Formats: sequence, C-alpha cells, structure tokens
Amino acid sequence: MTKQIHQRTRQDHSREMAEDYVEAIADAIAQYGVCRAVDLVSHFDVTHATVNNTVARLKRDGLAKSEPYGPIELTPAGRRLANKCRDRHQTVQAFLLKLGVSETIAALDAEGMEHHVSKETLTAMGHVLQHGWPKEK
Amino acid sequence: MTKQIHQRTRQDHSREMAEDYVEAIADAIAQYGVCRAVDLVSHFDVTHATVNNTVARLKRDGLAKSEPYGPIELTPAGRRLANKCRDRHQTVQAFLLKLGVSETIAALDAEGMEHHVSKETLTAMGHVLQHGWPKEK
DNA sequence: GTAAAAACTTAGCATGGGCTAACTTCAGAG
DNA sequence: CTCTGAAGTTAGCCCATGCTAAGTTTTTAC
Repeated sequence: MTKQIHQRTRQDHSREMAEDYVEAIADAIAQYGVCRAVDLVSHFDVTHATVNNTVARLKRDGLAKSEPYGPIELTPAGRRLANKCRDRHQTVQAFLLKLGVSETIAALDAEGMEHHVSKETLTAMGHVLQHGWPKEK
Repeated sequence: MTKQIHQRTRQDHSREMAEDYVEAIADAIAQYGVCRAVDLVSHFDVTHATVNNTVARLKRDGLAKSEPYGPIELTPAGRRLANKCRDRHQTVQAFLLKLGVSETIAALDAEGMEHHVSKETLTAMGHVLQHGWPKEK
C-alpha cells in the first residue's frame, strides 16, 4: 500500500519539472508570441545551460521542439499537458483563495501542490468553486 | 516574483525526501520500538543500498544517527521535524476527507501535497476541521 | 555451536538537474 | 558593413537519488 504511494512520489518528481516547463513555455508563447530560452532562464532563474539541458529532455520526451538558435515550441502532446496544468493550477489557486489564504501564499502553495493533486481532488475543489462548500456532515 | 517561487520549489525537493524519511523512521520507532534499515526498505520499496545512502545524508544533516549494523535513531532535530510532518500530514489528509475525497485518494494526495503546504494554508485547513467551512461570502 | 538466512555495507554505475567557463551565432547600432 | 553585446551552445564538473553485485555481520534455527 505505502509502496505504491512512494513509487508514485518518485515518478512525480521527474514529471514536475516537465510540467512546470511546458506551462512556462505556453505562457511565454501566449504572452510574447514565441518562447525563447532566455524567457525560461528568467522565469526559473537558472542558467542558459540548465534550460538547454531541460529543454533537450522535453524534446527527447516528445513535449517540445526547436531548431538551434530558434524559438522553443510545444508539440501537440506538450500543448495538451500545458493546458491540463494550467487548468489544474488555476483551480488549486482559486480554491486556496476561497479557503481564505492570502494571494501571495495561495500562488506559492498552488505552485507546489498542483503536481500532487489527483483528478478526484481536483474535481472536489472545482465543485466547491462552482457550488460552494459542502454541507456540514 | 516567479523567481522566488521556483527557487523555493528546488529547495523543497531536497527537503521532501528528508521529511518522508524522518516521518517513516518515527513511525517505525512508534510501531516496533526501533527502526531498522529493512523497515525503510519495505516502506519506500527501495534497495538497502539506497536506504544506506539516504540515511547517510540524514546523518550528515543532523537529523538521524546510527551505529554500523545498529538501529536508526532520530536526533532531537529529526524528532522535531518528524512531529511537524506528522501533524501537517494528518491535517492535510483529514482536510481532504472532509472535502469529500475518498480515503485512498486522500492518503495518496496528502503524501504528495503535505510538503508544499505553507503554515498559512495549514492553519486555514485546521480552522475548517475545527470550526467547519467558511461562511459563503 | 555452527550453518544458513537475513540484514547491512561498500563499490561502482546511471540519470536528473544544477553549475561555470569558453565558445559560437545572431541582431542591432554606428 | 562591421563590431559589439545578447542569446544560445557545448564541455566538464557536482550532488541527489536510484540501481546491481559482491562482500560482511548478525540472527536464527537446528
């Protein structure tokens, strides 16, 4: 029982980075039209070299594509993942706000929590946002 | 703004493992009287070698101590961290249950989410558990 | 009291995700 | 057009977290 949980934990770790990156790439494209490596450098506050490494993994995994010295784009799979992450992120953040958490902290916590929120929990949060809090037992 | 968030994200990653381990060590001690490496092997479903590595880091960081071939113990700092994590874990899990999430999923999500829940969010969750849902504004 | 099994250690390897330093390419100002 | 600074690449390093394989110590069962 616990075994499966921690197996998932480890797999999640490798997916979190990918999720954060496709989200950031999608954001940059939405905001500037294209995503340049330098956008990710400043977004994640890492070096160019690190962005290069990570984007190479995204490309290997079929989530992104780019030509040397060209902008970074998402594959259809990358776009799908980015959309899923954006929705999930927004739901978690809105839920925390509704819970009464401050804007700053809600943004911070949502960033970390979003990767660990299952579909079921997300649905429950979405339901609260649409229909209000559950009735007291 | 986003920079700080992702700096935190990276630091968190290195703390999650430590938190999971001290929690597991404290659990084993509570349950069996002592914690043996083999308990962590089965709890995390990793090899003995991996447990050895990780516990060595915990020792280096002043959270655990052990003699060769002896049981694994927590330092006062380790115990403090374990207690904090246990409380946080329980609050998050209980909160998810109150939200209407199933037992299985609540356990799974709590495991991942707990490391990313700030004090403020935890307080908000605790408040709901004690006093019920916020009033619909 | 010893032999087999279980627990533990150590060495060596891989991958992910970070860095610096040195280099190349590109784009814009003059 | 050229030259300079920004953007991107490459090589080489480090540490965390996993593994296998091989050896050592401890425990247990006879």
